[in-house]
Amino acid sequence: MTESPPKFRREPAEKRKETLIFATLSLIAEQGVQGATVRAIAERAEVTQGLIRYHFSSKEDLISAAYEHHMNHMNDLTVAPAAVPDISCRARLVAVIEAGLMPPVVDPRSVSLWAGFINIVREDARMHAIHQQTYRDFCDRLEVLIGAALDEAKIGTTAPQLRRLGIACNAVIDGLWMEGSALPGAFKPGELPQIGLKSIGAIIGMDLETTKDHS
Amino acid sequence: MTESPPKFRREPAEKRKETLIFATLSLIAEQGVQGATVRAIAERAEVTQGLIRYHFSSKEDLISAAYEHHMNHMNDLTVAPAAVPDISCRARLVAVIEAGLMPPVVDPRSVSLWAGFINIVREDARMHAIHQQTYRDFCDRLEVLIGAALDEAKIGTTAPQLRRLGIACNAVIDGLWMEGSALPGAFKPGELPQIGLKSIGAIIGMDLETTKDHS
DNA sequence: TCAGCAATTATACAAATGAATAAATACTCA
DNA sequence: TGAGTATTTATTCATTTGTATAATTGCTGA
Repeated sequence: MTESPPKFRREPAEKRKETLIFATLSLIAEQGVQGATVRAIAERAEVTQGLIRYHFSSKEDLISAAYEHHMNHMNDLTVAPAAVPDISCRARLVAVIEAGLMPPVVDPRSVSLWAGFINIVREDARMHAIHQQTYRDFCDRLEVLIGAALDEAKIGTTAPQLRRLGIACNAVIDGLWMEGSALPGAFKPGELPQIGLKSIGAIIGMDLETTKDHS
Repeated sequence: MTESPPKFRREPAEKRKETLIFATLSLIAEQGVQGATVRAIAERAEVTQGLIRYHFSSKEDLISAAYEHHMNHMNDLTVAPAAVPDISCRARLVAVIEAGLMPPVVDPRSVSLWAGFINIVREDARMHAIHQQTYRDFCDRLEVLIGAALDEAKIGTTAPQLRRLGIACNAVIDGLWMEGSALPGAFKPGELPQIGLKSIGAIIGMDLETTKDHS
């Protein structure tokens, strides 16, 4: 009696869900939402399509979960650099700007994912809430960082001024991120962070390029 | 004999094509590419779906034509403001920045259209070419405008510097455009152009806000 | 005015898609 | 070790979608 190999493996629900989410994200990144059909997702996750319905109540549910996962991931990537202890506020600001303008945040896949989700976001209330929240969070965090860095350098600002600075700096990061991700190869490595630091430095009136030694 | 009213109107090919293109663009703007099915397009254009195939060899052909139309339109909207005769280079630069940060360029529909097309652009060679060309054109034009404005103000720059300024200013415009379009209502009217002028002014080291009288 | 043609409608079709249900099978624990 | 169950596969179904073709019909020019 030759015992035949198992025809499939059982995985814990969380792991399977994650696999399906990764498959979804990679497909949207590569081919847009159009390419993310239940069959294509199942194939990439190396399962059969029925399994999707078992773990997610609908395709929309899976897409929504994938979106949330992606947003949290992006959030982590931009928050982490500022979480280093014992550095100046200026250094924190520099770290966040640099992180947002380098891989893996800058990546052709990122723009595709962003674009792919945008149109779904508007129609799904839950995704819309995630979207707005994530954006607000990043904007606020940037504003606080700028305020702290300016304060540290004894540069005074008013609240409305600070708000405008936050919006402008966020725009620089977003814009450069978009250019860099949509046109890979158009920029030399390190060029994007350099331009970002110089520009944002000019906007907030503070040199961000010189590496300073702190005692 | 009561003569029944005509069941449809015959239109010249160019007019019908334009109608179909407008229907396509409005659908993509509202619902994303997913919503732009041949049936939905036909319904919005108030024709039957067969007509689409008569005027365009395929749906892809229609989408491509719609994309080209849209890009040309956006191009016109941003070029026009600079085409005013007898004004300074600085004024031209200001005009382009302001136009790019106000309706109708800033518009919730714009982002949806942009996002909707991005994923198609990558797969279609013709659309990819249109995309890259349009982007390059805008970037170059901005660089030339900045160079001329700086030159006019007797501020010297090197070519690589100018390139970086062009990239940075383009990023500011793109980023603010995205924020303003994606979050309508988050900004007061005129706030976006104001922030844009102040920021770009700071980046290139030249005041763009003060209204100057030229003799 | 009416013949001929281009523009439009009407209908049909095959492929793909999301969803639903039934059947099979791997793992667990008593 | 074996019965029970959660997980996975297999199969089916109703819709939607792009495309194709045949059947009308509005318009123009002789």
